[in-house]
Amino acid sequence: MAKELTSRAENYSQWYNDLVLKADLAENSAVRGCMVIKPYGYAIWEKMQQTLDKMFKDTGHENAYFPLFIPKSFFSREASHVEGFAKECAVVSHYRLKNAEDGSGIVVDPEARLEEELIVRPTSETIIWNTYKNWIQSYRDLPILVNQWANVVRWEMRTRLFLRTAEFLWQEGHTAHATSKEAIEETTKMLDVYAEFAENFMGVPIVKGVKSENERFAGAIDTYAIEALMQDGKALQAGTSHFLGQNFAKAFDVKFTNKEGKEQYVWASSWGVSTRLMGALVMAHSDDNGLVLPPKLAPTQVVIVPIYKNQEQFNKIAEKANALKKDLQDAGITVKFDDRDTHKPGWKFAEYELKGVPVRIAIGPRDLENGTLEVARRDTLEKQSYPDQHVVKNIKELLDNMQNNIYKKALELRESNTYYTDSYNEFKSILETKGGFIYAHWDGTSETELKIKDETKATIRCIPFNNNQEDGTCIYSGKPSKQRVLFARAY
RNA sequence: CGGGGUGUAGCACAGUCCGGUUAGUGUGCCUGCUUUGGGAGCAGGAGGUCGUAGGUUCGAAUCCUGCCACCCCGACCA
Repeated sequence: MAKELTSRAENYSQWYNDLVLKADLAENSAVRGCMVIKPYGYAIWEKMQQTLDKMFKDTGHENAYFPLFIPKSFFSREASHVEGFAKECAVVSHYRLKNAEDGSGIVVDPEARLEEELIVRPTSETIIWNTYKNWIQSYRDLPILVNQWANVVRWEMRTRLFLRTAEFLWQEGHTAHATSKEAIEETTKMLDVYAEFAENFMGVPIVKGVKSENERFAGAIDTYAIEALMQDGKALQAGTSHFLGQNFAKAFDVKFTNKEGKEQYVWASSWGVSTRLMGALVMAHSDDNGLVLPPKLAPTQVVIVPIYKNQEQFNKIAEKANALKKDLQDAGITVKFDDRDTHKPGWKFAEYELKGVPVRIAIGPRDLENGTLEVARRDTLEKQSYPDQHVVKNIKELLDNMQNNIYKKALELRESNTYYTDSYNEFKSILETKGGFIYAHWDGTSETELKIKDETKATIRCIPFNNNQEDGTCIYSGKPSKQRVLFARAY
């Protein structure tokens, strides 16, 4: 029968798991902690990639590719970096297998131990900065604006499809600059790119800000992030951008000669988003019937389903459907005409709903007679009869309208789940009862942040940019504070 | 790494406590006919090393022991 989803109210995280599986986005693999991204899920990721890739190129970046393996010694060059990642690194120690002498199968050949072990990259700063050393001598070699699309491995204890897996796909930008100012500008520029992508394409409203010391990337001077609120009241970091200062330049001895003939260390940034965005996309918009995809990222924007009783009827409908499909395609809309005879219309309706296809057009005998189409929109589940005239224009408007509506809904959700409080008791009760974003005063110390985290599981998601400066007292310690910071429980 | 749970058909499960025909149900799959405007109906059919290794027994999915895998809850993380 129907593929039943657990409802969000019943069990939100079960709903998420069900949805990812049943909408054919991804599944668990034979390898613990690693997922298989299925064609439909990958198609969405490809849409994200295409969009972001263009945005990167439009801002002057080029793609390149660096090795999957990183010599172990590279990691220890930057003290806080190695500390941050040491606990979750996969290590390659051998390069050969052989048949076991007792015939029990294949074993690692103990003779084939690597001179120096290799780390499977959890991120590429070290290998890249080791390379940049050779690329940079003069201010004329700067800036370097490189991005790579790659997989990375972080050996997580507990994993969830897209949200946290041992291996995931991402992009990592790594830039080198002559001045601190320029590197910081790059860091904020790329955060803006992420913010634009999240809001205009994913339809997910975000808060931009800077991370507290605890949440900062290992090896960065400052980490900036965009934070989104999911339907269950938990925050999800949807992108990060790091100002690395001269930390990696110093660790890998990357210097350049400036216009005045003086040798200086290079300034750096790095920034990334991952397949985790897929999780954000699912959790931000979808409902108990399945995925809801923003039109701009939907692999198929419009699906046409024929309804017919016999071959003759089908032929007529197919003619109309194919003409419509071509018109829509000419207008830049991605369309699928589902002419499979192996599934019934009702089955298809349910299936496309589950998969979040934004617009479904049904064409049946009645439509042939009346010169109409039945148009259903996924976000509101409304059905409406459209006249054949001006269909393309109407569908285009509908898609735009849906893109905006999805964003608006997500924004309303966030606004109705954003709280301001000066009482630690209220803070705790908000977290326990409804979750959401909480703006509260904080004394600026790590100790306080960690204690709050211990007691409530909430962390500082970010200190928002352009934050209102207002005097207050820390919600926990009562010490003076100049601004509110954004707290939430997070994924 | 701590605590809890589960391994039986592609998937979801029952059977296990209390050993005994040919291991069952739903769904999915295949064939045929009827159907098609919200996950169709009927008839027939295929599909199982009961996680794995050993033990007890005349006899083990069921009892005992070891091992493996996966899931959930914690500590860690994008």
